[in-house]
Amino acid sequence: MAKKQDFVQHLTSRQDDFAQWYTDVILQTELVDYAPVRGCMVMRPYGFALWERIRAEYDKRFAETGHQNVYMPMLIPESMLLKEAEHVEGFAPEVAWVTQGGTEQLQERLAIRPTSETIFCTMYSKWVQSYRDLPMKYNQWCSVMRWEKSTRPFLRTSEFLWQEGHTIHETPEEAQQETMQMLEIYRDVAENIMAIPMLIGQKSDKEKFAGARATYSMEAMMQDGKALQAGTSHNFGTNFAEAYDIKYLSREGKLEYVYETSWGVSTRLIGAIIMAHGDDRGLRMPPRIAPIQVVLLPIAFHKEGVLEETNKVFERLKNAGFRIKLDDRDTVSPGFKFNEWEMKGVPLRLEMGPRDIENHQVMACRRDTNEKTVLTLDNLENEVSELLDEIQKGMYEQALKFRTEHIKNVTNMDELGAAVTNGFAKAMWCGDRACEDEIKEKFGASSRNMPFDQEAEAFGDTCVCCGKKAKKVMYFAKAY
RNA sequence: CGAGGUGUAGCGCAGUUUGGUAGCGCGUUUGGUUCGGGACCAAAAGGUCGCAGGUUCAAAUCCUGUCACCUCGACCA
Repeated sequence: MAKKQDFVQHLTSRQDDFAQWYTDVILQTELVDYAPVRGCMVMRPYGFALWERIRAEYDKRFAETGHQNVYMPMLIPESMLLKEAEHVEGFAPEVAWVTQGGTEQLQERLAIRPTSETIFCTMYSKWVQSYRDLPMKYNQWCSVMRWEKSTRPFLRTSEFLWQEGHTIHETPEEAQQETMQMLEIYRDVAENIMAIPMLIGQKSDKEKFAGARATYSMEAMMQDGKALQAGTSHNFGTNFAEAYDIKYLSREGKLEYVYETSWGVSTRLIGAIIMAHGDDRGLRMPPRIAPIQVVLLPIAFHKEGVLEETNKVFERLKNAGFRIKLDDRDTVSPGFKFNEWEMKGVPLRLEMGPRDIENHQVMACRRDTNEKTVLTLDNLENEVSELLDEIQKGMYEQALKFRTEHIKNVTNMDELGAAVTNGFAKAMWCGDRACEDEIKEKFGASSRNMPFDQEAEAFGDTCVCCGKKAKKVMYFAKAY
């Protein structure tokens, strides 16, 4: 390796050490940096821009489906947190507490929210009087804190950014419809914008949210074959309503409990994009979510006319609505820029040098396939648009192909153990917690979710673990 | 919380065994030549050696304590 190249570190290959590759990528592409407090991360401009893109896509859809944004306080009194027993038990081990204000010891300690069910419930019980007030469909974009024992940037951090939707309804049917609608919105954006195929389905009792009647998730496969729970949607029934006394006067003039849902996605989605699409040269951003879709490089721009012509192209594409970056730094060579923007995952690179200007064209290079093509200036906007669409489609198909090849239908424990070393196992399961525990104990794999169309997905009637009658089709995998 | 590892310039590291007053590569700054796949030459700046004690004429180096981070496990929507 030439000495002069050492100043940009090379990435660890995915095959050598996937975890190290991930760390190399997120630090070198300047998505994040480590914070002074253990388990916290600093989101740098490129990483935060990606989060803002994700947020914009979801926020738009939340609004379209009648949700309103609010902001709840970060501190929750201990007594308020304690009202729903299962919920407390689930979160108590990882709550951070404020015990002192200024120099005064507090009368009652305050939890830094690990999630906001308790405060939403408290406020809803105040705000709801009559069926005319329902439904209430609120969402907030905020950060939460969970004192995790081990952390990885984006995947599990002590503090992380997310949205949490909380809704209350008159009927169980409405609540269930809401729960499903939000899961579908999660899936839609994940698959069609982030190009990551998702498995959607219901969680087992063991894995469901603390305090929920039912939890549904979308699960993605990373390139090391592990699962990432990328979004969850919960139906609480009247569970929290009973604990927090959220009652209203119904159409029949009776006091009734509301039916409640909550649902969330977090900055963990960024981890999903990185680990679903990245390659040994760095990130690969799907065009629809990429903070920068096109990077434009003038080549040999000390030469007559290059900068001027490149600038014209830049203005044209910017005006056409592309998220485009003109890299006219004269301090680094073109080769350096190629590698840097590839590492950052920009889907399309355009180069413009004296030869291109002479021929009335630009050179285009796709990040996903590394293919180079010549685009004519006359039809530039359309050709760029078509290329970006192809990249988006190609990346989804590639991820889907990978996932398909790494899901195995298994009928015994040996097959299950083998399948989860590099992918998901799809198995028939009796529904007992004991079998989940045994699979976790033996292989380190947990149940992920149960597909909705059980009839179509079933492929046997004995449990993969205990051999008793199987009730469900369940995915098992090692998980982040 | 258990096992192991690491703290020396912005980043990556050497130096610690055998104590003698800190070095290499990259990056950064300045000037010049370059520019179609990680450019080259020259000069320069940059360090309380994680922190606190101790031993010694003398500590990055030896001793004691402490803090932080990393990896693996356990834990964990």
